[in-house]
Amino acid sequence: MRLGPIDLDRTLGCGQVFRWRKEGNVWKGILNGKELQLRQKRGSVVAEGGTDDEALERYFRSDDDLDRIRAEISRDERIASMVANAPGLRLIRQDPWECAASYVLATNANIPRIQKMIENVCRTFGDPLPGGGFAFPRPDQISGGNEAAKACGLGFRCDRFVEFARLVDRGEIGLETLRKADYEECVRELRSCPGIGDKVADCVAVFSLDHLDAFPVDVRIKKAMEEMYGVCGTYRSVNRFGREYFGRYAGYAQEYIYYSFQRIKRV
DNA sequence: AACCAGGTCTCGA
DNA sequence: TCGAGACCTGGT
Repeated sequence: MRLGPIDLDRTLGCGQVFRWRKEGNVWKGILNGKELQLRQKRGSVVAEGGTDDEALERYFRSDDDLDRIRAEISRDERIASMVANAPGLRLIRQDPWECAASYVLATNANIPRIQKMIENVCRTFGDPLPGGGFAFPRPDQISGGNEAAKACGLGFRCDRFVEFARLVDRGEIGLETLRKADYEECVRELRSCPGIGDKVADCVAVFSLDHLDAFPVDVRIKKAMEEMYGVCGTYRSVNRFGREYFGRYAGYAQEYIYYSFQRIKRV
């Protein structure tokens, strides 16, 4: 199995996925409904658990030529230094449904709270797993659970979350088919779903549907883009600049910027 | 104790 | 198409 180059701490801890936890030097998570433990082994990863190598390679996008991508998005010294300072940071290929549902919950909340909401949802609706964890629930497990969802602390996201699950359950949106669509069509379709606007659509596109040219703009990226390039304004204007400036791997650029700004305190 | 968080929705101009 | 407000809740 070839998973390198990869840095587990950066890749799993940068905020693109919400369910992985680090205990000691072991990352614990769930992949394809199976509990899994990952350890950093130099530039690569050692896995324990019932998941096949093929699934791991797919999940960690081992088909991406990271060196090439890092070189290609290093359009100026500023982004180049961010790339240089975060070796092994990779995008992850998430499950589209889990990704979309998670980011519907991620609106206007901080990461610790997002993680809590998602765990509540998994405990409430998901299948219990042998190791004591819970799988991320399928749409049909959520679609009838309005009352149960209200006990998950989702706030105003609750109705959107359940409505979105129903939409997917009824087959009115085919997430997987959007993988083959172009970026514009992909985000247009996603945006027609309850709880999914510009930002979430871009996240789902880049984190789960292989649209690496998507460029999600959240408040942190918005600040970063203004500081780095003097770009501000509407979502569409910042998004368009990022896509044009960084090109086909704009999504990777976005993640390196997001990661680089995570610990910076504004003075 | 305020302020803010990987935004979306609605409405009016 | 754009800007302004409202919006649950809990971290920091």
